[in-house]
Amino acid sequence: MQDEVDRLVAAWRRERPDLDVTPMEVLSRISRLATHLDRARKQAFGAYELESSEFDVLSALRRAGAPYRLSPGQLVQETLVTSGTMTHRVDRLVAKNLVDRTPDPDDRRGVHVQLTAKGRQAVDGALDALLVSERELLAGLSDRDRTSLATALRTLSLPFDA
Amino acid sequence: MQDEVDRLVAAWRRERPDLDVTPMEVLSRISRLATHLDRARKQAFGAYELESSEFDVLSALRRAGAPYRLSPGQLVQETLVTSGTMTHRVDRLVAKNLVDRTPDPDDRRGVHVQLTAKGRQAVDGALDALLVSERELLAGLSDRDRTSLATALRTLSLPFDA
DNA sequence: CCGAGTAATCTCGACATCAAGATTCTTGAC
DNA sequence: GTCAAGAATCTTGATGTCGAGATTACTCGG
Repeated sequence: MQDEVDRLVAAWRRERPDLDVTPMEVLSRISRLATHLDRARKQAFGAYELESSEFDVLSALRRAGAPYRLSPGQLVQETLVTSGTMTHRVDRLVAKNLVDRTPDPDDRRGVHVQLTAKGRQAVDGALDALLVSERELLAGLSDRDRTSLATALRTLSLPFDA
Repeated sequence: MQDEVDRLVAAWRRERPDLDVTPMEVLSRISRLATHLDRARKQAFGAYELESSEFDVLSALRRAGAPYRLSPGQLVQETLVTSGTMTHRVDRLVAKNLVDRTPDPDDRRGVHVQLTAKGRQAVDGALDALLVSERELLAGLSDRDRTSLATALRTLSLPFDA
């Protein structure tokens, strides 16, 4: 079976036979899959009245462990967005009563962002739904294929995460 | 070596030992990599005064082959965006003189979007730059690893492209 | 041919994000 | 102690995207 990237690569080979477009067989698939995954995530979170971007913030707090509290700067590092975007996301989450924003007592420039009980409930429920959806998406791969896929993707990721 | 997703998965296992979070080892890496790839692409196109979103449109036209002409609807299908977004993108490309927009003589609802000579030059140059960048990103993988990575990603893509 | 249904494109309003800079505070050298 | 440099957060303006709906045109059964 052919996917869209197979067609795309075949078209480039016809139009630009002078070029080696094999990198696209990996990288275009990653970009397109990410778009599809975003949509699937949005779908999975729908029942929880959560945007994907909001889940990213809540899940970073949840992963941090009790007391589920991080600074905006730490949240920025975890989520690959700018500080202005994070300010806005936290604003929304505060308005929805999913997090609290309190001054850092040790640094008057700083603030603490902390999950509320409602926020913790929301993120735990949404995570369940997300994993159900993700397992379906991976159903076509054997355990061994999934593992070696993860390994190859880690190799590609390392230069960015270093 | 650990990447960010290894740390993220380890944190979930500590906080939610009841859950099987292995799907994230694949899917979170795909999403994060896509963000990094977007930035790398933006970088690669910088010298050509092109946005990634503009390249997507130009490259769809280029791949179509002479006379490098598609309808907005066909462009929407190729690029995973909405029709409103495509209208806007074509507006910008027309303003930059990279494409022409002409009425479809056979269907008065329709239009043709076609590469200009300048647009064709831009897309061919940008494609070279993109492939240079993409080859670097894949340098850490052997040919065999790259091929099996592409195969696994195709398996994940097929349900979306069908 | 007429009209309902469908198709193609564009318009409009809302909104999330970014980039750059402003503000407030801390730190460390002197 | 003071001040310059840096850090943490927020503000602002511009922009790209989406979703819904408006507009115009084609199609095909009756």
